[in-house]
Amino acid sequence: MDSEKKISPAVINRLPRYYRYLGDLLESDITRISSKELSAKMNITASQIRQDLNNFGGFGQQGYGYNVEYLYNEIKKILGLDRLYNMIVVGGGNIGQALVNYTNFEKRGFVIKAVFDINPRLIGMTIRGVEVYDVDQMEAYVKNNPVDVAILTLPRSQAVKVANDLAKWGVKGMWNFSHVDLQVPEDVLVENVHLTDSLMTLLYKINEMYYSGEDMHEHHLKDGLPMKPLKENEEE
Amino acid sequence: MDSEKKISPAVINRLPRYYRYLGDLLESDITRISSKELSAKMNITASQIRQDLNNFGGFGQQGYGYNVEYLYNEIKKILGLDRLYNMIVVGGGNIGQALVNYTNFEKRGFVIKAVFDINPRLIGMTIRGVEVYDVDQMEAYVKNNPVDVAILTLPRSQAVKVANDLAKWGVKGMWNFSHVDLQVPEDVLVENVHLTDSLMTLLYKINEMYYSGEDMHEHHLKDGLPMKPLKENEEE
DNA sequence: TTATTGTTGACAATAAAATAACAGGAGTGT
DNA sequence: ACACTCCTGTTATTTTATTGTCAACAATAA
Repeated sequence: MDSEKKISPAVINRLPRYYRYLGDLLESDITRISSKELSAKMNITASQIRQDLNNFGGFGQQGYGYNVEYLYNEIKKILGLDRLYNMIVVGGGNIGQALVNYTNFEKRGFVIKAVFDINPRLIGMTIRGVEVYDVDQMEAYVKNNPVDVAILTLPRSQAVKVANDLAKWGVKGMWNFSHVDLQVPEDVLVENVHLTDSLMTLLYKINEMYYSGEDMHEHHLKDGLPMKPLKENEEE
Repeated sequence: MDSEKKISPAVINRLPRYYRYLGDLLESDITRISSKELSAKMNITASQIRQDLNNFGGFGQQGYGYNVEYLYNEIKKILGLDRLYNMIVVGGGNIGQALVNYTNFEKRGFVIKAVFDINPRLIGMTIRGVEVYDVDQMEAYVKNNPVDVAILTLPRSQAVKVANDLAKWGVKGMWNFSHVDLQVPEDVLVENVHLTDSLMTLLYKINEMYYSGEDMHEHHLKDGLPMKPLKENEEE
């Protein structure tokens, strides 16, 4: 593929969205689309769409637009979705299990091969056919099986150490759901999913829009709900 | 609170992260911190930290730095975390259940009051004490109970309609896990969590770092794993 | 006291991202 | 085949975000 100039993160973050919309168009048997039409659908300026795509090559044709199927497949290649990825889940709690049960990952080529946990009640079980192993076995597993991505869904007290171990044993990507910022070698790639952070930004916006002028104390009284003091525990 | 100049989205997205770090400092009984020290911990420039915080007021003191507890509480107020939020989950599948089971939400004041689904096997059950109702009852519920946020974890075929209904019935915020971009009135706030998109950007980066020059076909052969054609089904 | 160091808040400079403008090739209709 | 429209790829402009700098002031030490 091409490996010339550096692509900006903003562009990379938009790629999956293009991919999703093009997939939708493909399902609707739409064979061609112009940046202007796509712009209307996606709420992005046509200019940005063209500029984004041109980072990776000229996929369109003047006077015609973009061929949907061709562009879809090109973006698939750019994202690296034309191969299989082997993944493991570390932490078999709520979120870990939910991800294992999410069948669409497999359809896209993201295969969860194993789950690791410390809980004796989980170890030995299978979740949708995927076995749960003791974390003690993780080193052996990772060293003997290809693991592209480790999905970290464990308490933050353990996340940092586990991430470092996995990095040491050769795992290249970490999809991190634990509530902490990982410190890993620079050749290891981390993508954070901080669900609570995401919810908090939503709450900020709700407050800004609906309660910004208002006295907060009044608002409490209105709801009749006193705020309980928070004592933070270990969190997943 | 203050409602003068518009705060940039980039700043708002960083706020929860400041809040998290300050919470950590508080737990470590650190009472004061300078932007420089925080900069080192968070990998953000000290300049940006000061500028971010000064969007909301001067919380620091020259020659001293910031009082951790004071700043923590100020950010809490800014984010609107000093009150309770009533939430419902729409879609009782994997992710919906995982979120209900995530006990830390409640500790922070985010209370999930009800789950709605269409699956008869789920309806009537309780998940960690939270009842699962038929979606038919959702309108009545929303109209008679305060709902700040609806958590949407349903297939995308249904998500758009449900979101519109909820907006019509007065729900102000949508935390959207379904694989689609919602079209809602502009006074309704949506925060998207597209997990698959997040994973795809990680895969892009892995490919860029490790396989960018390489011929992809070769790579397939190396793994011995042919790519199966994907036929997209309904996804949650 | 008085000097010295540390640190903010404000603002200036730089960098990054988004949008707009446009030249020119490709399609379309006559 | 010719004119005309559509639409890309690319360059220019504007907007937004980040970083660097410094005066003013607080804390601390002499």
